[in-house]
Amino acid sequence: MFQPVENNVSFPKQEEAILEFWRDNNIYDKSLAQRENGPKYVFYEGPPTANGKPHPGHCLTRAMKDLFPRYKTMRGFYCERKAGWDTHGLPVEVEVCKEMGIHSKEEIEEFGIEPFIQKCQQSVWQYMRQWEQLTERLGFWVKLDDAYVTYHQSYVESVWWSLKNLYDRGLLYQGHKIIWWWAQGGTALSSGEVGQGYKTVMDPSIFVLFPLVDRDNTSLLVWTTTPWTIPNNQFAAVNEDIEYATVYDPELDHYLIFAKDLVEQIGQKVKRELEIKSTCMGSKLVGLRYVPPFDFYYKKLGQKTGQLKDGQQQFVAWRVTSANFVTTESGSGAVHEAPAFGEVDFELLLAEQDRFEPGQGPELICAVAPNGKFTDEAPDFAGQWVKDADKPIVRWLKDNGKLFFLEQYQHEYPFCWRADEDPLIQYPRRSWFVKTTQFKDELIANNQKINWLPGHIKDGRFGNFLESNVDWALSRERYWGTPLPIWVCEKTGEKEAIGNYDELLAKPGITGTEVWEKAKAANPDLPEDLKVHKPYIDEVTYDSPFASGARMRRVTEVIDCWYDSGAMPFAQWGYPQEGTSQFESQFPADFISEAIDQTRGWFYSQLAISTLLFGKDSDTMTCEYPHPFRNCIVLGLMLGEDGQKMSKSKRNYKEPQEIFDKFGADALRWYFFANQPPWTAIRYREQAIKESIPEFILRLWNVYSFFVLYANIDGFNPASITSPGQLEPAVMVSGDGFRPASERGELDRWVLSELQQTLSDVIERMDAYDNYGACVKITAFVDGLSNWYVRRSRDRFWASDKRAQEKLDAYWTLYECLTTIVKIVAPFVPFVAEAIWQNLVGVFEDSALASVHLCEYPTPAGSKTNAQLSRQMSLLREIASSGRSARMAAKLKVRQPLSGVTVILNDPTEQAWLEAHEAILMEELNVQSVTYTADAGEYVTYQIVPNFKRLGPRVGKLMPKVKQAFADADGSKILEELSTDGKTVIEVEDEQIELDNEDVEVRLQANEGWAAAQGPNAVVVLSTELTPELIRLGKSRDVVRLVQDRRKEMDLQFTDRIDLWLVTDSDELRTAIDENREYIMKETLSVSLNLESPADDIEAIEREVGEDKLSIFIRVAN
RNA sequence: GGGCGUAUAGCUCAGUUGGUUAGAGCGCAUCGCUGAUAACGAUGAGGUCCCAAGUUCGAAUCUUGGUACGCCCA
Repeated sequence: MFQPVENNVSFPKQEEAILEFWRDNNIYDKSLAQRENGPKYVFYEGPPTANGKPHPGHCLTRAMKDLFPRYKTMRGFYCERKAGWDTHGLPVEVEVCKEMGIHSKEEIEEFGIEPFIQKCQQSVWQYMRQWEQLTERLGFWVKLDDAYVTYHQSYVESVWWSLKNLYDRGLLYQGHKIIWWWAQGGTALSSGEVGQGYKTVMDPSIFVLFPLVDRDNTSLLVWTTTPWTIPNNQFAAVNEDIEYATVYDPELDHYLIFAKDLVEQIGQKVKRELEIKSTCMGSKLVGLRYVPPFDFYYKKLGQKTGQLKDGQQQFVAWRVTSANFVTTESGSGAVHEAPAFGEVDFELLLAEQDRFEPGQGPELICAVAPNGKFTDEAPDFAGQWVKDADKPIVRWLKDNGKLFFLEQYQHEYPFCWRADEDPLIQYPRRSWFVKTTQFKDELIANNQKINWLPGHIKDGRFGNFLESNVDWALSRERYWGTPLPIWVCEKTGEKEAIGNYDELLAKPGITGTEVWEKAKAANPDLPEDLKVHKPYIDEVTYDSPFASGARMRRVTEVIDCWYDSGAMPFAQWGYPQEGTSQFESQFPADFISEAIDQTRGWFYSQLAISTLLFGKDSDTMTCEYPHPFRNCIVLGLMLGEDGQKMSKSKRNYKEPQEIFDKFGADALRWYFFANQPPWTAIRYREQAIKESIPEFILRLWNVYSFFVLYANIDGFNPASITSPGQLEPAVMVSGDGFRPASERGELDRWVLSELQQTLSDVIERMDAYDNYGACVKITAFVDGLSNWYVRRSRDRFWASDKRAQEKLDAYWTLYECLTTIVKIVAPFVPFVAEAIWQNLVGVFEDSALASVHLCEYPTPAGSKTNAQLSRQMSLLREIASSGRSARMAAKLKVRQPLSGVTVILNDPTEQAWLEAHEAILMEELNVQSVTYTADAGEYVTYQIVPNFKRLGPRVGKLMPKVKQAFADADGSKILEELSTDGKTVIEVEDEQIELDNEDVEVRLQANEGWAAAQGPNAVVVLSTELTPELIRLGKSRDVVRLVQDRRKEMDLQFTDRIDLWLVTDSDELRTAIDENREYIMKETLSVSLNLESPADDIEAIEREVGEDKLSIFIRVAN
């Protein structure tokens, strides 16, 4: 006996119970343990940050991260899944600041770094419980209690080890970086923060004269929108490929050089004719020297030269250079360059420096202090806030005849997101870099070996990003992060990197560790891990090996938290201090998956660190490509209900918990997996999630509950199977009443064939990481199982002989289908699969596997697939469908029997098979006969159409004419020839084209005047003539339906036998009933049928059959 | 401004290497079933495949240009 299936199953409730079962029985651990000797399948968890609530987007990534490991585990692989948490970084600091109502670094330092760090460490876990709950509730199997945490000492030390490695190999260096700087607050802003603060403002746009040194009375006309940067001018940039003009300005009596395309436009601005004297390409201007408007630096360095790498001497600055970012869309086609205050300008400086011998090129000049005010290096403006200096600088230019033209222009400019009156400026800061550019080719080569899904990521977004690789700006002037493990000699400035805490403690003359010890003593709850963080680690100093008496002090910076997460492949194990064997066996990963925003985040940081550390030149281990991951599914962005970005304030999405409570995790998972390829943007719509229940989960469930219902009635019990284990088809042989599929009926063989085909399709799709394709196959199978197999098999389940072999066949077939399909869907919808499995194997007690997730994925048995049968059945279903269509068109309801249908097949190959199965069609279409005819000119017109795919390449340009010739030809005649000779010839433009059967496709067109319908392969014609007998038979079916209705109203058991009275005044109806008494009694389980009113007092109900009234009396028979 | 992606039915989305009748689900309409019933089934209506040009015998599919939207970066 199976557990009866409740009528109203609550999937969410059922899921909760299953979670409990998994927990109590350690199913996840067992699923791992039994695969321990299997081949490894390595999965990396990209660590989320638990300092914010999880949202629906995280459900998608977590569902995806669960699917493939579960699948691979069932396929026999050993797949450990270690959870992880990303804990460092600015977002955490910002969260804590918000809580405390502070904002600037000054305020943090006032509050104290020590308590601040402690708050950060606590804040990280604020939402951890919610994250863990979501993870578990979604059915994401991952080892939460063994998670790696980026602030843990062992993790930090792993990161240090890698940084020391890079430093010792000369791959970690200090340089400048231009960042968006909030001068008033003294801090850099992250790009996200900058993006929040854009406002539309008016700024001056000025055209300035840069007099050329070697050309008399001639100036380059240079454009800028930030006058305050002009005192820091170092270059002027033109585009080599733009044409420039030398024009004469009569008013100034002076020659100007700027882009030729802009001559008219600029002439209009100054309202005078500028006459072009000569033109040249920008490349001819490169190298010309000019005199900058201000001489703060020029007076010292204007004549300084340096040695180029090619041996020549060149002036270090105030030259025309070329830059391809210069355009003629605005300005003059010549741009003022102040490398200190613009990222592209700075890159231009780096490019210039690179042309010179080391130390010979231009230095960065910067006359602005971090507070945003001019320094004494620009004495005219010293102490002025740069933005306030715009006006006096423009006035000075004007007074000194350097200003050609001034206008205001409107543009977007970033302001501080917290102090929205404060404009940000681009500003150079000292920063630490990882020399990734040195490994650009290796990065690209490594990327080529990674299997990206979708494929365009490889050479698209990710590949492009690698092509334009710049050195990784690693350091952050912040507090809560992995401290950069570099100590500097206070006297000489010599540096060294430290690889772990013990190495530090072993240094001579070590002091400062007591600061941590005191803090710990005062507050024993402090996690030990904090001792490797600021401020404690900063207190630790030691004797300098570079100068006697000097001390080594740590640099103040922490590192980019992306480096933390990118170091995860080794740092999760604490490698190399510990976990060597784990690391080596779990590197590289077979599979990772995150959303597309990780392209420049975790995908890159992992690839970069891994390539630098484990690439060809490394002195640690080396590893064949691809690493650190082989397959990566890049998920699309998740959108809210309205198709917009999800936003808390707009409330355009439902909390995941609400979805779990209403519809369950399976519904959400199936929606993610089955509705679209995972890399498209996914709309998170409650309605769509809800729909996955009737579309798939409930449909599967209904088949299962149908099975249980009847199996219990008939006492079907598979318990006779010896050693059921995981119930592979092979063990079912021992079951009571089991006979091999080959001996069963066609329908059984058909559904088992479809099952095997589905299985091998799903395996093929899943091995290609195509979950969507797999789900399409699964859905189609479950639909066929429910709407064809079960429906067509009902008779057998209802048959009264419980031991009839055909009935047992049906049970064994459906049992095999169900036990197999739940294994197939287990990785997708683990809960409902488990629920079904447990009941289906419940009869075995302990001799079957307790959980479907401990089973192996079924192995496809090719011998059971039968392509021919599959084709035949599909043709049969098509004919049934066309027949119904014809009935609809003729307005003849299915309950009304008809005398027959005539079927005309395009291709008669399967006719014999179909004839053997006419009973099915008779029942489906409620007709008394099915006839096939080949000679059906009466009903249909034969159309022949060329097989374009085949003929196209052969006849080429003649194709349209061939098509026409086909249309003009007599279809039936050509078919005749083809069927007798196997070939025919048509003539097109004097060419004889020989055709064989393959070159021609036949289409049947139903003729007008018949109740007919056509499908791709057949036409079905109804005989619509109704005899009185047929009409009466139709009425008897109406009667059956009314009786069944009444039975249900009376809440009868569906095995209850009844006595039935049917009373009517209509002779016609009475005759109909009397004629079909046996049929009515059989269908309604009546032991007696009377046409007179009962003697006993039995409640009657009045119904109508057509026009006639009918009274129905029912009594349960004993 | 640059890179990448997307655009197909009222809605959400599929559409394999170019092949002439472009599919599914939901919704809608009509009908059916009423012993699988928070159901279910059938049938149908609904499409200038974003626009334009090109390549081709043939384009939703390839190329170019444009438009709109999204993401990333400036």
